[in-house]
Amino acid sequence: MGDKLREPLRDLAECSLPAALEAMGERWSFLILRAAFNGLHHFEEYQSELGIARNILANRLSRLVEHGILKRDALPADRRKIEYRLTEKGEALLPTMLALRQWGERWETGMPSTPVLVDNRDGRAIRPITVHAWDGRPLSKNELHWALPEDVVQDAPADAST
Amino acid sequence: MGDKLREPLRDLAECSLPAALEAMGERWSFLILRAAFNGLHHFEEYQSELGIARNILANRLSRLVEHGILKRDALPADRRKIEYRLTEKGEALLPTMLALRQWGERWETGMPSTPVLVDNRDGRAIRPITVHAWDGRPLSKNELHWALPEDVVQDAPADAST
DNA sequence: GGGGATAAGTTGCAACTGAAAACTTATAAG
DNA sequence: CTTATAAGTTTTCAGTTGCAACTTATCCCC
Repeated sequence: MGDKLREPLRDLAECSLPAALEAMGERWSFLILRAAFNGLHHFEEYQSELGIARNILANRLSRLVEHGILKRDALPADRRKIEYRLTEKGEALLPTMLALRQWGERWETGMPSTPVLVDNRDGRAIRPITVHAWDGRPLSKNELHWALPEDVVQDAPADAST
Repeated sequence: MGDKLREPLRDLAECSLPAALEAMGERWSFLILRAAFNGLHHFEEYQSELGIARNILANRLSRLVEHGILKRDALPADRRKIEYRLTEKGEALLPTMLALRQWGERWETGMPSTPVLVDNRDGRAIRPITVHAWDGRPLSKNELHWALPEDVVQDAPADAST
């Protein structure tokens, strides 16, 4: 385990993971997100579906709104109702949520969860989320290593023959 | 209480996401995992790198061990030292961790984090984690929908004549 | 082999966060 | 005008987090 691997560690603080967790790291955040992906839009819907305490739900929803993951709109048709919808930023969490859920299916529950996300075109379930190379090849763990940004080959039509 | 079946929503409880969050949903879990992916193996390394309180770290490590995400081994060479290493189950969280980190880069920090995960073969950074169809096509949000398991077309050599 | 350093924890206690249930406020529906 | 609904707040209490100091076992050196 050369120092090659250890060098990057001093830079761990510059990782975006803490920033992501700042927004999504709380207990109910991902469950609320999943519910939003599944078409829930209102306070009472989340509350009864998730069984979350009302004060916590109110707090989490406003937090997600603050972080721009949900947007909050009062409905003109019924001014009691508030609609919470995913923003583009929130929808961008789909791969993360799916990866986590698929991991749970494979390693925790052992069974597929419902509902299933499927391709409109052929009606088949999506693939497991995996890591892909620049050129689209799927990559397994032993085809990968960590590198400092300055050592990363930049995107360009490859002409180096090494 | 629920009465009419409301499409997939009634089945939200059968989702594996809560199970996954049971194992990984706590505040420091993903940061410890990231550190493990980056080559940290010992209590004091995690402690000084992450700045986490010692009692919390001890608690999280044993929790991750209980869940089979890390394994705990005493080193014969120096019997003071305990080595924490990712199990196969733990390594399977790589796509999730990357997806979350990439989301943070794109939507929170706006900058790439270090270290970068690169392909051994060409030295280039990996692609953003995305959703892929059964046949490998990348899928965007509007090419997808949720379905109940019984409505999902099963894997089989496609003879789809459209 | 005694003294100090190192590794991996534990313990005690204050501050903070989470949760259940009841209460509030605004709007709508009959 | 009364009652129901929606989206919160408030109150209260339990549980969690975090710092600092303490413990135990092991290693390293002279």
